[in-house]
Amino acid sequence: MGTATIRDVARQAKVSLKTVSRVINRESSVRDETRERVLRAIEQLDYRPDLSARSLRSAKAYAIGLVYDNPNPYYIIAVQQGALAACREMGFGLQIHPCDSRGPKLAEELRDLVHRSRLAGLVLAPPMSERMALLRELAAYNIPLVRVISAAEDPHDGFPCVFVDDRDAAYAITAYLIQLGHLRIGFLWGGKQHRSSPERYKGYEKALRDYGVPMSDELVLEGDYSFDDGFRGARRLLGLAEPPTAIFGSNDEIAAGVLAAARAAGLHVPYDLSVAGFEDSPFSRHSWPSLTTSRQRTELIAEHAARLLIAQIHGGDVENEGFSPELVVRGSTAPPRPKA
Amino acid sequence: MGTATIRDVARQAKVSLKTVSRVINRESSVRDETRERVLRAIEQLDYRPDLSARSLRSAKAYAIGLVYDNPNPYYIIAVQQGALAACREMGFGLQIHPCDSRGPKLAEELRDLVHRSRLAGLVLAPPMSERMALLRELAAYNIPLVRVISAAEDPHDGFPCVFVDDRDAAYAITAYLIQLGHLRIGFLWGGKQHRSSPERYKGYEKALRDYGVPMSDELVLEGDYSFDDGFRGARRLLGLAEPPTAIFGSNDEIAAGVLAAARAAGLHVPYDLSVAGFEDSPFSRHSWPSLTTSRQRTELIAEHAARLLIAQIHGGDVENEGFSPELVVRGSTAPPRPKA
DNA sequence: TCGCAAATTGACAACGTTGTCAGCCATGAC
DNA sequence: GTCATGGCTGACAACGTTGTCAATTTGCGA
Repeated sequence: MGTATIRDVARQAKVSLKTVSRVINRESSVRDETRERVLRAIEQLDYRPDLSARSLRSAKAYAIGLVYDNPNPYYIIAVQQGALAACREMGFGLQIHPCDSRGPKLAEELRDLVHRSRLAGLVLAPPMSERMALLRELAAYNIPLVRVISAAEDPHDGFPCVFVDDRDAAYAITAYLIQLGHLRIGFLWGGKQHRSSPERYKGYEKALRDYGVPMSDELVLEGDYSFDDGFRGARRLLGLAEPPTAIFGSNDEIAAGVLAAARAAGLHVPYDLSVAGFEDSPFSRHSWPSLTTSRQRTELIAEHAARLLIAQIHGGDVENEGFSPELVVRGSTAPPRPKA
Repeated sequence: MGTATIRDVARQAKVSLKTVSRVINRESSVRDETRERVLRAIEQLDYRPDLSARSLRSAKAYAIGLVYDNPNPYYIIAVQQGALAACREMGFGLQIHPCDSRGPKLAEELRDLVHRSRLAGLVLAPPMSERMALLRELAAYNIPLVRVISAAEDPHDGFPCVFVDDRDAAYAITAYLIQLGHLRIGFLWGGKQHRSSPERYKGYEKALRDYGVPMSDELVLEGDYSFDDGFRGARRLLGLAEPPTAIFGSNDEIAAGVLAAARAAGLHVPYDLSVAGFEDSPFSRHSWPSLTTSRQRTELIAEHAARLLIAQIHGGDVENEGFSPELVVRGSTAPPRPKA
């Protein structure tokens, strides 16, 4: 039993190829009775249209690409799930494309991908989504794209996007720590190549300013979105003459490193030190104590991005949209221990 | 600049379409000088063959599918990376397909996927890879497949596979705990729908028997590959009249739950309780203390599976291959505290 | 009943590639 | 000089689908 083609369906339903095509593509102007017959034939033969032939002929594409370079499995899986949900709903395929965001020929690489695999467009995850030069190159190639980016507001830069207000979320976490009574709050940066890093820092900074908490350069350390940098950073902060009573790590992995460093230093979290993360990864629930963090609806965001891309391809009007993360309070934060 | 087709290349190189095709496909019987000319034209026009047209015409496929239903992001990402590495090397595409392993129409779903997207075959991750009924259905549809499975030895059941010796690895972990001096070792099962679970249990059991350590039913609890079941299971074990001095969780997530339960019970790991996991996920490095576990080269295994599948499609002889995990000793295990 | 527009249907070409097969040319043996 | 050989090349059809456009049918008012 070779797989059935549109030809077999046409023969069985006693109509022309084109009519079957019309039924499949839900074009109007097919008589109900004819449509019924064709649908029955499709059912009987278990026919499915061939995507290759379809996109070859129609010059439309039935798949989109998901481009990322992010070492965080939780994030990636969530993005994939979200994008897939949108794709399945719209009858699209999804082609994943992990890549090196610092590769010199990234634009060409992506163009080849789109061309060879006949992709209708790309969803770009950070940090690719924030490289204006790359975006311009892709636009020059006429590749439709939607970005997932970190921004306090709609960037209005002409490239459609779904944006996440990292700044606001970081503000909320910092404000929460201040309200608990913390006055010396350490901040550990994420990777500089991610726009979310400065955004999160700005939120931290603004909260301190708004609440009149003195800033201190020694409490802010640069680093990467990694456990190791969290560990190292925390060790340095805890070694200060006047160490912080709370540390805000720019993501959960950093915060995990902070937890480890605190334990290594014999400190009891949250009583000797409060720790906050960012992301609400499963780790933040499974660590001990579980982490106060900021929940990003990554899956929803990615789904929305994919939906936006498909709408754009279909020629619809595309409205950027913002998502605000939400504070999640767990066991790793508490009021500071009163000074002896 | 519309993307170049084989036609443009032919014109530029002043040869026929077919000759260009020959050059692209590395067929012999093209004069060196002609080949040069064609290659130059390809270079100049930046031509890339269109995969849709190619697979449409040649009835060969240039992509494979990766089928999984596994809630563990670390595992999935590793599998994806491995499969992608093989695909890129061989000029194949990869289509990911997360699905519900208990879905009633899974075989039909996968057949449609293969058919619609013209996939050359499927790599099946656990637990799909262990459902004989599913395998037989797919075979009846003539879908080439390679499985990643848990087995102590080549299953010789006619379905090609890459197998991982979970039993042996669990034996190694248990033996290590026994050598440290533990005589009461708790065991927390993973999900029954995964064949790796009984395999790991068998390794545990065999080690106890070989070393003459008495078995005890109360030390063995069923559950799922989850943090919560690890937490609950550990709480029950620690509440026994004679609690275990070590607990072996069937994966790192379970072990993470055990760590949390131990901490909640005021126990100090590893001095009051040794904990071992399985998988060497990043969590096992980042927890405190870091976990003794078993390293599976998931990425390599998946890469090998994809390579095997592609070789099979090309008609090559296919040899199953086994991978042995490796014991990784970290801070969560120590000799038991001497009885007071 | 006829005429005409609208609704419905079908014939055919085309998308970009590769398989088939035939043709050309140089070579070397007779 | 003829003929077979083998290396190289090209013309053409075909893969399964949809776009174009023309043909046919239907519905309906006159």
